[in-house]
Amino acid sequence: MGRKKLEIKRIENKSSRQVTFSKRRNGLIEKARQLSVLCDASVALLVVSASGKLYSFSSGDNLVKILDRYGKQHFDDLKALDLQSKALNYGSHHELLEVVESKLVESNVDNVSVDFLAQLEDHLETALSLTRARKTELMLKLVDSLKEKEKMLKEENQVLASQMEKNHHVGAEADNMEISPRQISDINLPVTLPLLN
Amino acid sequence: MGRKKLEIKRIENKSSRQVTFSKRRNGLIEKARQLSVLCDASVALLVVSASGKLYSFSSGDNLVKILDRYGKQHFDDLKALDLQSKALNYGSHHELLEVVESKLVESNVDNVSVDFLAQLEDHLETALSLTRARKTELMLKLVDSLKEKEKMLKEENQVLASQMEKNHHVGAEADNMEISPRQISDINLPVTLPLLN
DNA sequence: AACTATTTATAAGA
DNA sequence: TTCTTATAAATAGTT
Repeated sequence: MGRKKLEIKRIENKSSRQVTFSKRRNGLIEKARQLSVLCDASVALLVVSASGKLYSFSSGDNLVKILDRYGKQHFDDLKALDLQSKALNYGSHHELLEVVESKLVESNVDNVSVDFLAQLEDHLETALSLTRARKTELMLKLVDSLKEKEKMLKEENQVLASQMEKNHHVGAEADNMEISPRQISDINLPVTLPLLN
Repeated sequence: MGRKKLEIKRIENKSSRQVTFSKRRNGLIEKARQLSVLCDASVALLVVSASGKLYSFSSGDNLVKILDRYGKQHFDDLKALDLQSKALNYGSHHELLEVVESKLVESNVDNVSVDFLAQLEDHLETALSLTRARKTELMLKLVDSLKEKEKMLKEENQVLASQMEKNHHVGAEADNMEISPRQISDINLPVTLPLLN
């Protein structure tokens, strides 16, 4: 929708690619917002520019209540994957954050708004730690299930070892093993936990 | 962009809300696709209809695969797990955050400071995402090491089982086992990995 | 699902 | 970046 029809393929000219990115990103986010408002839907949108900058939109209520709560961890995984694949360094974002904070201090705009900022920051940090805790919890469960499995395998080894011991002492008499390795191995697989690969 | 200008607020008529949802959702997804192609960006989009149906787009193969898999297969499991574990705490804090945000909007103290707040929020969220992603990365390594251990134990079992087989066939003659269970078991413990929490 | 009158988004240019 | 404007696209209401 412009002066000329644009083919949908990578824009080679870097500068116009950037301009187009900026325009269309804004447009996309606005559209996402509109959809969520008009149709009472939950929308989450993540955009990572080629240079690694992250832009996002998420409709306030439902998505936060559903996807944010139950599924956002996967988003984090996705982002991790994506960031990795783009060879992005964590440093730049951290610097960015620091810059914003320092600007914040120097701009003595209004005591109220500064207090507000401090408050907001606190709340965000709370949300952050809660989210981390939640994630940790889930992953701990996964780890537990793996450890459980490990334990069972070790026990199985014990049984096998003592069985061998027995065989060794008694000779070829032992023909009555109560359990076979295969039978034990696949008990207790985690079923409700997510697969992590 | 239609016969009449449409105010951006919830469409009350259910049927036209549904139609609009369908149309705009498709449009949004197409726009997301275009942005990712034109500008070489990574885009992930999730839309949940009021009735709970999930629609998604994501630019990377990884994203699509994982998102779809998780979103459709394990969504309910995760939901159940999470609901059981931590709905209460998280909810209250999250509400708090939302309250702060809404207050933020209504207090038109100063455009500059509000913009600033929005910016800060973005940056904090980015920092949050990156932190979570990093944590995920580390925990994935832990899980990998556990899986590795599991694999070794299973191999050990194989060896033991075949050894027994051998003993059984040859009788009390076998006294030359090449490996003992204990020796294998404790190889490959994770040493450099972080403790959780 | 299709059809269009309109509105919106945006490509190119400044 | 930001604005302007010609034009392409999206879509609201209708069939």
